[in-house]
Amino acid sequence: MSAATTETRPRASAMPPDERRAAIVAATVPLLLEHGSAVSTRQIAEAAGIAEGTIFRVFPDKQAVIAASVEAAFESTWFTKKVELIDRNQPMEDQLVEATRLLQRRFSVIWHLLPVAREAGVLHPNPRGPLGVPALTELIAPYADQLRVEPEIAARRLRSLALATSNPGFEPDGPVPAEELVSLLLDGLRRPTKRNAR
Amino acid sequence: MSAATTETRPRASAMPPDERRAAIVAATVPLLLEHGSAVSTRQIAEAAGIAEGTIFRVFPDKQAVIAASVEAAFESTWFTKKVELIDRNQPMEDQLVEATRLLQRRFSVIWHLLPVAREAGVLHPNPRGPLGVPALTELIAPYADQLRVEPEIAARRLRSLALATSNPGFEPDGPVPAEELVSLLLDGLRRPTKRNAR
Amino acid sequence: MSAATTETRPRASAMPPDERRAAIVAATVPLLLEHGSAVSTRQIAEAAGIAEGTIFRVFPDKQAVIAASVEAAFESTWFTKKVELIDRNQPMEDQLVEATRLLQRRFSVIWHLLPVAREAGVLHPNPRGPLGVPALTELIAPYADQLRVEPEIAARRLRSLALATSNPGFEPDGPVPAEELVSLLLDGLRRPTKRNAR
Amino acid sequence: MSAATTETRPRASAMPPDERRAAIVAATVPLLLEHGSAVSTRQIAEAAGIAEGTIFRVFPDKQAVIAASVEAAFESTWFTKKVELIDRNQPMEDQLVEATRLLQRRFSVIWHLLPVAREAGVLHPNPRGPLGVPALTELIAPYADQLRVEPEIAARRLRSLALATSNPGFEPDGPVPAEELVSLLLDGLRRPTKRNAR
DNA sequence: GATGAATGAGACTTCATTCAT
DNA sequence: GATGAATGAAGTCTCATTCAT
Repeated sequence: MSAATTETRPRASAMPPDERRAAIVAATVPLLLEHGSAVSTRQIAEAAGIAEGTIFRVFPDKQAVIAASVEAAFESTWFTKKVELIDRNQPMEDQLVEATRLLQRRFSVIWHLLPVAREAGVLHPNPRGPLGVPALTELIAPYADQLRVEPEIAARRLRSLALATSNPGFEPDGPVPAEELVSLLLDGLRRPTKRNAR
Repeated sequence: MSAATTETRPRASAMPPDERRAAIVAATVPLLLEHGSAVSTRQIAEAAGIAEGTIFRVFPDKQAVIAASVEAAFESTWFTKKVELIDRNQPMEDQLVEATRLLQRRFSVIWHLLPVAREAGVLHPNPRGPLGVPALTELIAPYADQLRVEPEIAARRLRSLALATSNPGFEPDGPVPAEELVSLLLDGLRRPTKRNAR
Repeated sequence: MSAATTETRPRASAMPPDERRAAIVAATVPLLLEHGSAVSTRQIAEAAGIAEGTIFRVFPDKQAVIAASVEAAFESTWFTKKVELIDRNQPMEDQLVEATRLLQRRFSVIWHLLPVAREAGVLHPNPRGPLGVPALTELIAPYADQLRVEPEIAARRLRSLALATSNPGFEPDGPVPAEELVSLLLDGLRRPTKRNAR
Repeated sequence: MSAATTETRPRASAMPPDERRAAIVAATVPLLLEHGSAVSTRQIAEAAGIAEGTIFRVFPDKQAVIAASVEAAFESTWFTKKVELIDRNQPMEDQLVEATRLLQRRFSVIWHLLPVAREAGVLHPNPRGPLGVPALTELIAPYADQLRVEPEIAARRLRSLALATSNPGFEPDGPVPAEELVSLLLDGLRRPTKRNAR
């Protein structure tokens, strides 16, 4: 905190620009979660173990660092891979529950970055079906005939439910159980009557 | 545009502190929507048509201005009143659709303020049922026997659905129609089969 | 501390300007001792139980308030009166000891105000013999033939000794006993030898 | 004169933090003498020929700058060295006169800084014998048997005399001659009588 | 005559960015 | 290529002073 400390950092080894960029992004993402877009470049430099000036050799300005970091955090590669690993031999419900849990984990990160993304002007690199909708759609597709909407719509609704219920500000009792969300998604909250008993 | 211009502002009429506070809050809310908690006090003063120093006569610091503004924006009075005006002679579905539209309108504002609220430490003084949940619960209560969960839970799920689908970042095609959300809430997305036909 | 408190002060009764000035000065002196010339007019107004604006009805600006307060604090009336009350039937040494104690009490106040006086430009309204020198001179005068310097010089030396040894910053063990100072003043620190035994 | 002028300053040469700190301190001391602790950081920066921001790279805040400057000004190295150079073959009186002159020179600076030190919380890290008392004690020690008090006490009394009589506010006729102070210190102001003639 | 809300200059401090080493 | 000292604009907040009530 004190500006008076002056320990000399061991000179960081030279790095190709792409690697350096990646290292900076990796250090920035957690800081964005903690401080929003108000991170200072000094904090970033410290977290990355480099000098402030080094940031500007590979990024034109701070906004570019944030944009790259947000984009990296939004990258759905991780989520896509995880969804692909879900055992397709289970009943649809169970597959969806697993997917929902993955969504919830993911959204606890994304939640903080959405406004940051907005400020940094990173709005939706791929506007259609971002953030894992394709992977979910593919998971749901085999059961399309059991649903009364397109699989992609179902995927988006599930994602929305997971998103909304992952916000700690709105669900202070902790995240809503995934099973409950899937049940709501598929069957709603209406009590089955004789006329529509299952 | 130049910071060197020094036109003297016409002296603002004196105001009791409470009114002044309210005026500042009124000017601040839209700025929060646009800039998040990064609004500068200069912007606030300009928007309120007063001198920067005047802000600090009625608020101890900027954080207090933001906190008051967020709290004002979260105030559910407006929403509560509107919900009470919903015609209770309609079928439950129609009442819920109207309520959902109100929620969606409301959330397009709240959406941007949630992270701001977090930074300002205004996290939900009454964690149970904030932001209109009581009004919704009361609307749903008469139909409790038609639902398989408590009315309050149903209210919270509806609110979550409305919240998630009100985020322009996630639904680039525009808001999801309220009818669709109510249908999802009550009956889910599963296609009715012979066994559970209605 | 918070600027948000808004209790209305009972309107202070009207006062002739001279009285008002005196009241403000009385409230200011202790604040000067605590904060130096960095007192704020708000502090002064609060201490005097009046509004800030009222200060400027009887003083042209803050510096004038400080100047008047310093001058009031330097006023040696109190000291002069006390010195006049010293019993002249005692031996000179004892009279000087009493006067020294008065000086020491006085200087613990003056010490803080000297630099304030400088900043406020109140340098020595009566440059010759300020701060009690006349009273001391008069006390010493009857014994002029016992001294090898003019009574006024002796008075000034005594005052200097009292001043220097009243500074808590320099004498952390507490003030030097008045007897010791008088002994130093009269006889010095040299050990009497046979040749100059008394 | 106008605050709107924005001439770019030639970039100051880079400096290791310790040197920069020293440079800032060197520029600050005279400003403290002139303005007390009310110096502004802008004045300091201008006097040091650097940007205001540069100050805060090496000091956490303004108070730290003042504390360091006061401490530097109180450093008795200079005085100690000068005292050591006094020719010990002279009579004690002459040695003391030389030392007194050094003290007087020194105190014309210290006098203004004492209250500043107080505000900055730099009150004498080593309360016993600060500010040259050790050097004076050593000077006096060889003549201990000629004095009726410990050498350290004599040293402190001499320092006090020099301090008090160095204050321009109290001695408007200029500093009291060092010879006079030494004479007072050793022999007092009492006229020698037959009984105690020398 | 007194009030206290309003002012706006200016204080201290932080920060993104530049650039000599 | 990396460093980190230096910059100066901009931010938050304080303050002496003015003035309508």
